[in-house]
Amino acid sequence: MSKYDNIYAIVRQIPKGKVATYGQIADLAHLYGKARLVGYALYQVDMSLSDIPWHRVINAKGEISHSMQRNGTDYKQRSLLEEEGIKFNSEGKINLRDYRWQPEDTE
DNA sequence: CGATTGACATATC
DNA sequence: CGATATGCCAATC
Repeated sequence: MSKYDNIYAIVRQIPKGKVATYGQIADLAHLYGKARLVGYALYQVDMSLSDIPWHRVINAKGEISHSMQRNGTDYKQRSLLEEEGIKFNSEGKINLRDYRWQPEDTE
């Protein structure tokens, strides 16, 4: 079992049509303040597995993080999210206010 | 093994 | 709001 296993588990638990931020995942994975690890973990998962809805994980700005390494795969993420029913505003950002995943549904 | 970088976040200016 | 700075940790060079 790897340290990232909990991260994978959490990401997998994100319901369809919802999104979570790296900070949120990090928090749930007991890695508060280490959001970078979440992104790093997902980065590898994407390369290795395909069972993780990595596309439902975005940054705190409600935007999709770009990366030269992905070299264009970022648009694919947006397409997947749109298929989930998530809408983007004019700036290509997501309304975290409505789409933000609430694990405990307590808010 | 030291240095650099990277899907981030939060605070400050 | 954007640019800059710092923390945090792992992988890659």
